[in-house]
Amino acid sequence: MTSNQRVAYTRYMNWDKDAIFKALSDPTRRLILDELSERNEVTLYELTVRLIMKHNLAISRQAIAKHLSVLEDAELVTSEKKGKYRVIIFNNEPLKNLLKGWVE
Amino acid sequence: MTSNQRVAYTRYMNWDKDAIFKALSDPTRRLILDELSERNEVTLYELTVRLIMKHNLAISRQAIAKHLSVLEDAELVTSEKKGKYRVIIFNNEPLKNLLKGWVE
DNA sequence: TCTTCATGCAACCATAAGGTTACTTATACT
DNA sequence: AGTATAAGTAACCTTATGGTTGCATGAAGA
Repeated sequence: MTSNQRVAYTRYMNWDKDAIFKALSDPTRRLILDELSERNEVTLYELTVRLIMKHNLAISRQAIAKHLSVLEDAELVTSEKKGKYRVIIFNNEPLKNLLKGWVE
Repeated sequence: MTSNQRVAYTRYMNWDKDAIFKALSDPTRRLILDELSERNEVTLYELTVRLIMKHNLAISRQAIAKHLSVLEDAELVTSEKKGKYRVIIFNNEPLKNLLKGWVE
């Protein structure tokens, strides 16, 4: 993607607000976004370990995978298979202008 | 409330993010916020009429009242009884800084 | 190749959420 | 006072949601 294209993408893309707000409504998913916003890429395995150990979350890998698919539907997360691993990337584009009309 | 108190309130209040994101997750509630952000005060009756007529929503007054109580839990809405009517007021304070950490 | 490790997928379960209907209460108008 | 109007309350129904368990798949290392 060129710089120009990214500008267009950023400015004119129309996101699915339903999907975005739904994705944000769950505290575990917000925690996942917090984790992702702190690093570039994280594998599902790594993320699972972090959530369970660092954040004392009692949750299974499968449950986290489900949350990720909800986040992917909202395009807040991108994922890519790298060998054995699934690498997850945070995308905050959909969050820009999300509250426009209510705030500012 | 004095001007100084409002500053403190605005800057240091810690909102219940769970309640806020939950409140925002439903499209009908977001439509209600849209309506409210366009006027200062609206009665429940008036709001019901607007949602049904102007927005072609098939919904009962009771359902709307339920949505309002969710919005009140998130403190996105304040209400006040004025005689026969319930007057509803929008409060966007909880929305400020809501996405901080993810955007900007 | 054989095993291990990270993931994918499907069925199932309990509870939360959005909605309705029906009835009560309370203010306002005649 | 009597009636109409706006709102409050509660029981109930259906579906969405977050979670689990169990098993299949596919890449890596010994």
